[in-house]
Amino acid sequence: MKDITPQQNKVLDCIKVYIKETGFPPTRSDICKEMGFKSPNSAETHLRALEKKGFISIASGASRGISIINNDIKEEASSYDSNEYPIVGLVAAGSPTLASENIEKQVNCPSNFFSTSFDYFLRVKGLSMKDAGIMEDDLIAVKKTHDIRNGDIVIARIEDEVTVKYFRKPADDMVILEPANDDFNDIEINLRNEDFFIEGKYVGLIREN
Amino acid sequence: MKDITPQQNKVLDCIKVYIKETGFPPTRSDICKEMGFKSPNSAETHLRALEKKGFISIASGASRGISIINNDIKEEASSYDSNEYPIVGLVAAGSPTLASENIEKQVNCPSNFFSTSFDYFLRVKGLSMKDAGIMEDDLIAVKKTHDIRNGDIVIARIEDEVTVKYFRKPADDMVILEPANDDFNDIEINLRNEDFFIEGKYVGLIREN
DNA sequence: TATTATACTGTATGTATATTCAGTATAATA
DNA sequence: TATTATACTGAATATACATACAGTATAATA
Repeated sequence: MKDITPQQNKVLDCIKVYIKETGFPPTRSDICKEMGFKSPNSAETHLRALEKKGFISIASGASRGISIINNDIKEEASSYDSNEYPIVGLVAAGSPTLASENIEKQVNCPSNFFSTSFDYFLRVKGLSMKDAGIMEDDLIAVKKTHDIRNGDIVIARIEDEVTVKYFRKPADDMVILEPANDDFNDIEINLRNEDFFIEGKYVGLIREN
Repeated sequence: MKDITPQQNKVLDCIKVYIKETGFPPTRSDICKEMGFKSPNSAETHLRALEKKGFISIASGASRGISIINNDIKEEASSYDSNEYPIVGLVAAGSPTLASENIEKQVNCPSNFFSTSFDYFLRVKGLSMKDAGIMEDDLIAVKKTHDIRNGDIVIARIEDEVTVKYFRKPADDMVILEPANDDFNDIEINLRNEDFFIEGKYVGLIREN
């Protein structure tokens, strides 16, 4: 990335501000108004310079076809890299986990919040994982994956019930789900008889008090 | 906000996806391509319906003048409202909590992440609050305050040691700090003899696995 | 010294785009 | 039953917009 000139930086800023305020990029004419230019070509040449230097991209032929290219590592990694993640509440039996009727609300969270990426939050019911520090109403960050190892905490579905437990697979056709609470018993699943599905893996936890 | 129809929802989604992918909103014609419409007026009427129902705003006369209106309270308050919060690690005896030598790193977190605002994260050492679901190496969100009630979990400093415990004040000159783990004993503090200071209150927790 | 990049004004133009008008059809509401 | 909302096709048009071309001027390179 080449160096930006002060004037080009002003134009770039003015584009960013315009997008933030209106929700869509400016036209050449809009930039002229903001910057005090009297010719649309003043904006045009600045845009071409910014494109050449890699700060923006310009969609050919399209009106308002300017988009900001974000190369700033710091910025990319944090400030503007927040995403909405759904909180999945009580999962209705038989319905897909992320069906809209199960989504309690969406929360804003940096996508790199946990070292492992994740797909959604699950609100914990019950105390079967108490000794692992997972309490009722905690939010578990779940990564949708089938790459599970012995000892991982998994979010699994047995028949129509969703549960959070330690995972262990002592044989090819058998899975044991172990709670972290002496008041609960291990769940043994015979993969040949029972409908068993791994929704994902526990990668993090959030609790609000 | 009135109810959105399934078809209008599809159009709204398609606009959001377009913006996410290109950086600028679609034209009527673009929406037609995405949705399979054959007349630009199909897009137009959907846009007007979405505008009427408060999901988007349309800038008159401007090309691509669509902007998404975000009525989701959580999102509005947070999207760009992320802040850096320090993680306080091992607190050196006698030094101020937030002194730079104690700061492990800074993490990016929306400032309204927990319902209560907070000032920093503290990395938990030991298992004295295990039964409250607070485990070793968890990050506790701490709000600097002296407004503490019986039963709150506090971050307190006794002489030169920082500890996290349940707070109870049975008399004016006495404070009892209770662990949430049978292996630990209550700590009784005589406020007349001992150097006791409340750093803040526990308002939330984050764990990474 | 010639060349290139920056930083503009001013005019012109094809087309990209919003937007209106005229229809057709179905389902929901009053 | 009349009315309104939804969900489209199809055509027409004024204008919003990108973009090229012709200049002027200054400062920085090669």
